[in-house]
Amino acid sequence: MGRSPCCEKVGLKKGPWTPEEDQKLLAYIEEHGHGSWRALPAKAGLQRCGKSCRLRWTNYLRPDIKRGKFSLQEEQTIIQLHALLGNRWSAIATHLPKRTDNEIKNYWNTHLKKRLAKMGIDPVTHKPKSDALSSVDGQSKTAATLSHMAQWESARLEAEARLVRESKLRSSSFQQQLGSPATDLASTSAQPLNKTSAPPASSLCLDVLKAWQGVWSKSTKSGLMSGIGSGLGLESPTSTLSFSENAVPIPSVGFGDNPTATVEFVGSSSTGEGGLVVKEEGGEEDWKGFGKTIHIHLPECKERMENSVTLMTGFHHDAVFTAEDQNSSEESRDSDYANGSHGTDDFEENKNYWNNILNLVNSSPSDSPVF
DNA sequence: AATTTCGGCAACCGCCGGTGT
DNA sequence: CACACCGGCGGTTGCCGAAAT
Repeated sequence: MGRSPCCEKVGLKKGPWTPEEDQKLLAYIEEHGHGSWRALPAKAGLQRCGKSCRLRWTNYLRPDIKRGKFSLQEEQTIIQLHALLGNRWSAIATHLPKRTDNEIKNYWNTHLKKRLAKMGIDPVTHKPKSDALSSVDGQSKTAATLSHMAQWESARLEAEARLVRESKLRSSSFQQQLGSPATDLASTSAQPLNKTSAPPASSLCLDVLKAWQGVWSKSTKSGLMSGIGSGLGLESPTSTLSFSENAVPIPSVGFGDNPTATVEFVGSSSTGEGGLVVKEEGGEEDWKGFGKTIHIHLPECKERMENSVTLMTGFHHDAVFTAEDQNSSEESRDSDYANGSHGTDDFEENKNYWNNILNLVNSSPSDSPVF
């Protein structure tokens, strides 16, 4: 027996919202917070079901929503995260704090998916469609690479979710002390609008970041690099690997059986500046996190490594540099990959794949006949 | 100018997991 | 433990404006 639909009551309005309805909903939430969505419509004088009200609020009326065209960087983030996470729009949306999962989903379905398809890339697997006929070995290596990355990211997102929940609880109890309605930090939806002058999304990010920091501080017994607060529009603090100034190996995956190198982030927590340093070493690195061990194979070439780490973990990397650093790193990345002329088969395979994605997102829709 | 087709997006629907009773 | 309720998520639909015919 399934649940009865929330809107089965006759007389409840459906379809597009009118400005008057929007105003009623806004005014009510501004005054009282949303509380129980089911009870809200009656209290707010709306002939809508609670679910409809919640959707209208979270997808349209919320004050911290960024609307309009997606930037190239946002597109890049979406594509990369989709390659890792699949259709987990809410998880992807957590990395684009001012975008709703619905908006991202729509944008993917109407724009990005088509672009990838036109480029001959399967939007589901993010691999060239011709690869479907490639050797089993090559395919499995690529799949294993993505699988590793997905596992890593999934574990991290789960941890994030826990931290967000804890953060909410802390915030909630704090708000209660202030005599405010129950709060929902993630959406800010329960906070009266006149009390949300600070950008809630960034607050959330910083909150998670701080908690995240703690997790890593414990495991690395070191401080945290920063740069997060340097004004990046797309910062994904939760994706930051929180490497210390003392340099901690960065995990990467599956570049074959080449001699390995240790990638380190050298940064300053006070200035927010930092960079990647690759140390050539023999042997392999196992990176342990979330109870999982990720086996690391890294090619020997410093430049290649820096580029590949940037590519394979683009959104991680982006998050740890200042905007200026980021731009320069992207420029060098683009030029390097435009010239790309080295590497093993495995590396070439990965490089080509991500290079395709980068070319895609770096192509202006208006300029390119492809789009 | 009228009609048809297409693309974009807001909104709906059904399912699921968490929680309270 | 079973059930009901609630909120959240992802897939899908349907409306509307723009573009094409």
